[in-house]
Amino acid sequence: MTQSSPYILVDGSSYLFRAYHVPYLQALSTADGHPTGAITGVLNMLRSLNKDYPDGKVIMVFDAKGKTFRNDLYPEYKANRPPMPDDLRCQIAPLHNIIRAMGYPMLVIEGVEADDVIGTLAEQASAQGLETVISTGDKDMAQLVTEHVTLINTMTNVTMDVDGVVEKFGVRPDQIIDYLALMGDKVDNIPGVQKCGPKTAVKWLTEYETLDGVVANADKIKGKIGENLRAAVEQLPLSYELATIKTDVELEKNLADIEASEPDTETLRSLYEEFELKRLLADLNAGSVPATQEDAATANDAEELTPLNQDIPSNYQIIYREDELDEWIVKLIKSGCFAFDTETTSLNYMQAKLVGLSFAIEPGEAAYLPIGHDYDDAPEQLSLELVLSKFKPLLEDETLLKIGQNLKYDANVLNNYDITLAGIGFDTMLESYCFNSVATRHNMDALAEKYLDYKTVHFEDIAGKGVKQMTFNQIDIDKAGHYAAEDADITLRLHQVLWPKLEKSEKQCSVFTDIELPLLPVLARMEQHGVLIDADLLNEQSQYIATRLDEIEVAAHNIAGKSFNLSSPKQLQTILFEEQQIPVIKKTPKGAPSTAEEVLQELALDYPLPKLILEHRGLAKLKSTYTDKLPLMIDGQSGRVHTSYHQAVTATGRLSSTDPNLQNIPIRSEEGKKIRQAFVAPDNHKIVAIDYSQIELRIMAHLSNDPGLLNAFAQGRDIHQATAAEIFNIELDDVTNDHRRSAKAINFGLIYGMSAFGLSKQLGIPRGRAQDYMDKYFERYPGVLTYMEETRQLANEQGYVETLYGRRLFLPEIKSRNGARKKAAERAAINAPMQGTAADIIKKAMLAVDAWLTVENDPRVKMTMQVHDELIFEIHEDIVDEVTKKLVQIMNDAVELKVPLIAEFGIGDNWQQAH
DNA sequence: CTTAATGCGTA
DNA sequence: GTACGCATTAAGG
Repeated sequence: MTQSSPYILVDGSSYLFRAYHVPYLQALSTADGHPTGAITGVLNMLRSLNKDYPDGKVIMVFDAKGKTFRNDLYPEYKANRPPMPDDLRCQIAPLHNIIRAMGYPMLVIEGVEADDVIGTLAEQASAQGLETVISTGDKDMAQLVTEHVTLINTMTNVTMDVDGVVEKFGVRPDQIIDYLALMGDKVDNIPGVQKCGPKTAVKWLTEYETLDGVVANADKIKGKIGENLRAAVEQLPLSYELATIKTDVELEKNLADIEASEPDTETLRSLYEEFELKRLLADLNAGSVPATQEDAATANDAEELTPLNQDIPSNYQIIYREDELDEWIVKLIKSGCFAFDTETTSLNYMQAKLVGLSFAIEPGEAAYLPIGHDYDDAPEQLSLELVLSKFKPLLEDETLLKIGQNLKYDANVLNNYDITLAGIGFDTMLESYCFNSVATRHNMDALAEKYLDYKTVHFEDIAGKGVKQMTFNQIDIDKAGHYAAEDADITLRLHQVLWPKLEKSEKQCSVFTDIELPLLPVLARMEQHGVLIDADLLNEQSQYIATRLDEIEVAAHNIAGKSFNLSSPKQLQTILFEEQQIPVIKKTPKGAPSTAEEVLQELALDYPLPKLILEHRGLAKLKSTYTDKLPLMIDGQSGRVHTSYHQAVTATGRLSSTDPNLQNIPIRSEEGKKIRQAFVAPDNHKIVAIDYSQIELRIMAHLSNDPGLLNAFAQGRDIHQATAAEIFNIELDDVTNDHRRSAKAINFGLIYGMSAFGLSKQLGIPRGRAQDYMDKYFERYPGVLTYMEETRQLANEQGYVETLYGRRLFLPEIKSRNGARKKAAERAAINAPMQGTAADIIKKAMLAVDAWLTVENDPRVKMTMQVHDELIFEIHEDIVDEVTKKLVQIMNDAVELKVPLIAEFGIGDNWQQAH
């Protein structure tokens, strides 16, 4: 945020042309046929700009009719341009009228172009040291960028400062005119050097700085292109002049005298009515709501989006007849790429029955194909068999791209009908996640609100909620049809907004294209295959725990002298701290005496009751979460447990797992291990678990480039032992278990962005000692310290950090004035590149493993689970050794780091043994 | 019936 | 001190 409000100079003409060419805006017109797409586009852009810069002083600038000084310089200027189409021309006057009625100052100066007026105003602002933002879709304006002048393309929300210009064009803003002159411009008919494109222009300017420099050295340039340059020398000054935006246009008013006026709501209302601008009319009637500071803050994270998709008529069709279906199938095939969605009876993909399909090929052009609505007097629908037989080829066609929202679900459902979804082209959930993993939840309703400013029909709106909620097959087809068609429609529109955003960043795009999207079918296969659970073993364990819990309860009640609920912290407080008069060690944030684990641990040394409570808590949790629950989650059909892996949940890029969560199965306690024993291999198979050893520390070594750390890993040392030797300044062989434990705590702590305070607590040592350890660590591994400081700084500067592969994690709290929150965000900034890179790596490994499995096509090997740094397989015992060896190799070679990547394996009859 | 707070399982 | 999901209780409607 700049201190005084910036001037926002809007290149209205460039937006007008761009909006006119946006396909889905071209459909817009009033009922009597007056086109309004370009008007809508420009006004939407303006609305978004206002939201981004609530304090900005907006000045609208348009080209005037007729010739300009450039035509005097060069009669051929823009001679190749076709005349303005009538359906655009007729939108100009209404747009001007609306903008005037809105109260914006508007400049239309004859004899010069909008660019020149903007250049002049920007120059005036800069002279006064005022900030200026130029809103334009025209890249030529890059020549105006300075320390005080930035560009924003409000249609794509890309901003550009001096560094941005260098990044985008490869030359500085002050070289842009030279750059444009060299290249010339076909559309504007500006001559340049034949065959000189951006690459050549940048090359020359990098070497010779300016156009004059290039011309002076023209003799040195070899080949045909050198000849072309020499042939153009005469012309180049003219090209330069034509490409130069004026900054000294004579204006009637000075910048300071240009002021906005009050909106003329009556005129606006009549104009909005005349041109049927319903959304603006609604805004007007609601009283315009100023954008909040919070909105502005998120907008500045360079991730807020421009809703251009509003006010689009939607034409939703419900397909009942075979000829209608055939027509749609032709349309879908011709489209080459369509949005699609399934409607089913359940969120559980194993149990879900298909109720209908929906598609969209253009925004607003969508259809719903009902097949399984079975309420009383439901209209007759096409049969499932007919529909699937016609759709199977389309859905399995690699070359026919599908756009979906969470396509993994649809793929899983279709799999139940023997359809293997292929041509998974885009998934809007993953697009949103790769673009910004923390901005919203990535469900369709949230995305539509955020990115399209559109409120969708929610499932609850048509199905009801709570126990009375209907399943989709019970819902009235008309209602269901609108909902379903909208789903496909909105998915398509979201894709049209999100994809261009994602494409702006090559790295983010690559995370989507090379990691997340290909991982989708891999996860789908793992989910479908499921894991085998020994229910009898778990039930047995449940019984045992139940008995033990009863014993504990009786004992606890005896000590307390009364009956109470052991799992109620509140009742426990009363018993422990009031009735038993046990001293209060720690209080909860709200001031109540804490009964947290660590408190009870300490009290357990002196009192019997806390010890019982601890055991009770542990066992009760184990029983309810795992031993009772897991057997209930076995699918009746497959006899296995099918989790859901969520690909768009975590901020860092990890997967998460639910229903059940297979990523938090106990491992440490004895009782916990029993649960892993229940994850068994099928007959004649083994469970193989392969996990990455110290992956996050290895990544820290890679990212920090610290020689000591790199060396320790290169030599295959026990990293905690090596660290201990360094910190305590002793020989490797003299490292005791205690030393190693301390070093391990430091190593882990560093990954979490820990402070000396945290370390002291972890190790139970004084703060000063902890600080000494850390100082010593950083002294021995200075690269790590530098890396941490740089990461922190980077996070502060750009508001996000990146993984090795370009996954981006935004940290909105990094700008918080609340010290604690800011600190927490900084710790997250330290952790995210390491945790996130580890997530990227195992995802890449899963892709490599899956690729190999696909080639082998051997049903005796299945990848069944992922637990962050570990992959679990079921492998037939005949081939288990060789396959495991191969899998370890694939995981080791999944990526190349500056340190070796080591995967370790275990083989057993169950998951516990395999560890 | 939903939500927040607490506690605890994993990497 | 990072990142999650789930069970439970208690409070709000």
